[in-house]
Amino acid sequence: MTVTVRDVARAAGVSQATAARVLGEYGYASDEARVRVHASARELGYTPNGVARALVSRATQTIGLVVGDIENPFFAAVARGLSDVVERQGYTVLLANADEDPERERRAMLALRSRRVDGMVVVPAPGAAREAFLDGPPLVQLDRAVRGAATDAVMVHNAAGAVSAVDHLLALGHTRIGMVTDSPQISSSAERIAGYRRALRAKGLLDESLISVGGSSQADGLVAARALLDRQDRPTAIFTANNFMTHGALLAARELQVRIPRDLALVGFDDLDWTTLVDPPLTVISQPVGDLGRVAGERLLARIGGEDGPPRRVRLATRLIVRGSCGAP
Amino acid sequence: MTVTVRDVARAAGVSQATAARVLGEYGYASDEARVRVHASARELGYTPNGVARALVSRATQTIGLVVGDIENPFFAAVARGLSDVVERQGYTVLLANADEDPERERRAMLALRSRRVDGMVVVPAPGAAREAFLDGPPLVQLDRAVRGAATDAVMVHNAAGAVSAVDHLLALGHTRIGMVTDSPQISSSAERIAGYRRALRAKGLLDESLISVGGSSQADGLVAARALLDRQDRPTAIFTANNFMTHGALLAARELQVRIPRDLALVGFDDLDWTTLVDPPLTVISQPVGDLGRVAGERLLARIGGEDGPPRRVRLATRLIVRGSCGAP
DNA sequence: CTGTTAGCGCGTTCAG
DNA sequence: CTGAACGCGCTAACAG
Repeated sequence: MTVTVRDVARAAGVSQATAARVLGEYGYASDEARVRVHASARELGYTPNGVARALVSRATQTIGLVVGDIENPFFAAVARGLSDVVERQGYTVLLANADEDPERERRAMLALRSRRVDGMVVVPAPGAAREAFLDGPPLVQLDRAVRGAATDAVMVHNAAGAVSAVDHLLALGHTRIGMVTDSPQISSSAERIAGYRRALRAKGLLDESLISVGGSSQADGLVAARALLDRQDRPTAIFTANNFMTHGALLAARELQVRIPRDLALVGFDDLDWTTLVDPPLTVISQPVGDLGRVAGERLLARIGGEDGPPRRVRLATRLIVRGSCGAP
Repeated sequence: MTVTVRDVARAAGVSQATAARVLGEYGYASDEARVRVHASARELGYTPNGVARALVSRATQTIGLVVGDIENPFFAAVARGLSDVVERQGYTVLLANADEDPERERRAMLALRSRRVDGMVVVPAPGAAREAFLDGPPLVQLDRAVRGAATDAVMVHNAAGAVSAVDHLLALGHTRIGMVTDSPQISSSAERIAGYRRALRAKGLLDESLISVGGSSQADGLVAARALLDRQDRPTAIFTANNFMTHGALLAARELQVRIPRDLALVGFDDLDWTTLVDPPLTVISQPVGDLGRVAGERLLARIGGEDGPPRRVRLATRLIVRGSCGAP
């Protein structure tokens, strides 16, 4: 049913090798042979068999992407950025969701590896074992990096971003600033927590009981935020470590009838479509999410292209966007 | 560098065929051979080569997904649903963004086809040619269907959904109801427009000038909504055909200082995370987005499994969720 | 139950 | 510039 190089070769009256040369665009071929091969290829409806090609060339022109959950807008934007960069070079991306679970992640990476992806970018799940990152095709970690996994990695300046969030709140006169975060097993979250601590300690205002740790979902964010807001001495401001926590905090505030910004100032990490749609619009630490994916793609392509040398870590800058959730801008 | 079946066979002291049989889990093998092969496989760190396997078995265990833009939450949810269903059967999904452009879509489908995906689900771009859907591996269209492309398709009851939206507005006493939609070249949009027309015509209230057509982005939604709201005789209610249009309408209303629900009632097609976060929360026609992906995956797997018969079209139900954007609920 | 022998479709020497 | 011949890693008969 599928038409092969041999088929078009026969139809064009040349050898299989010659046909392969013109179809694969390598090696010599007379102009005459060239046109005849192309003609019969079109006529027969030839589609190159990437599988066979991959088997011999040892390159699938495919790169794997392992994220927590593609429904998370953060991961979706990463996927888009990555996809844009690699598709331009003829690559396609194989997607896998790991649900922030190390075991599922391990299996996903195995599946991709056995499909012989030319490289992969993964957003490590909390608690991922570094062994998983040791061998295999070129790999770049994104957003987070597991200790001891010496691969390329692209992340944002998490600590600095957190510091700028807290400093903003400090400048506004807040002295009781809480934080809602997911697991510090996630390196980016750990760094954001570290930044939060550093900024507060510098003013002698650090209170560990104001850090509320939850899981990696919206519902977890709600629970963690509620724990912080549902107490007598609740903070007058909170910093949420990612979009789920921000969403959860908004829900908790509504539930407890805590008004933003009057009763509570809020700055969230990561910007989203709807942050300008809510009232008040949210002040956030915005991160270049698409760029994370794009840069990861570029690093990966460089490695696939043979770039050598020690693991490279690249950090992208975040930016404080002041809107209304900490008072009139 | 990579270890092959032959390598483990040698190490285990059996023939390549025997090793292949136990590793591939097919055919006979004595328990003794079995354990020895597994032992040396683990020892050498054998990873099956899916490419070679695919070449001979003519199955890549891979399915392609072509969407407009994975950053659109609608497509992301579809991807997730699809991925969940097919991964359970050992498949992985190859992702491609077509940006609602028929030409990019065509190229994406070609790329997937040449990678020999076992099947693909595609959300056809507006203006896609039916020829693109004729041959190739099993294909299911999702959300929309191109005329004359006789493939399986899974969609929602678009017209009925639109009717229930308009009826809701009608019941509230509105007589000038506008619509903001993207291109009617998209079959789901066309159906939603048809539903809108039908409901209004039944009451003798149809006014074609109240239909504002835009493109497939948020910015387009803003422009189209603005056109409708920025006129003397603006409608007292609008129905937005998808999440981008809804977002755009909200922006336009704010820009023109049109207050919801006081000055304008709004019901949008498709529910989103943030619709309960805005004030007022949005009344919407919710569609089972994850199910669209899941059902598409099931249909595809059935076809891949050899299911025969004429193209099947399945329609999923939508649901009106009344919140606050048409007045107190 | 096991080993031998063929390919799957294509890229790649190496003589002509 | 072209064709013959081999092999990528694996599955699939088919004898033993």
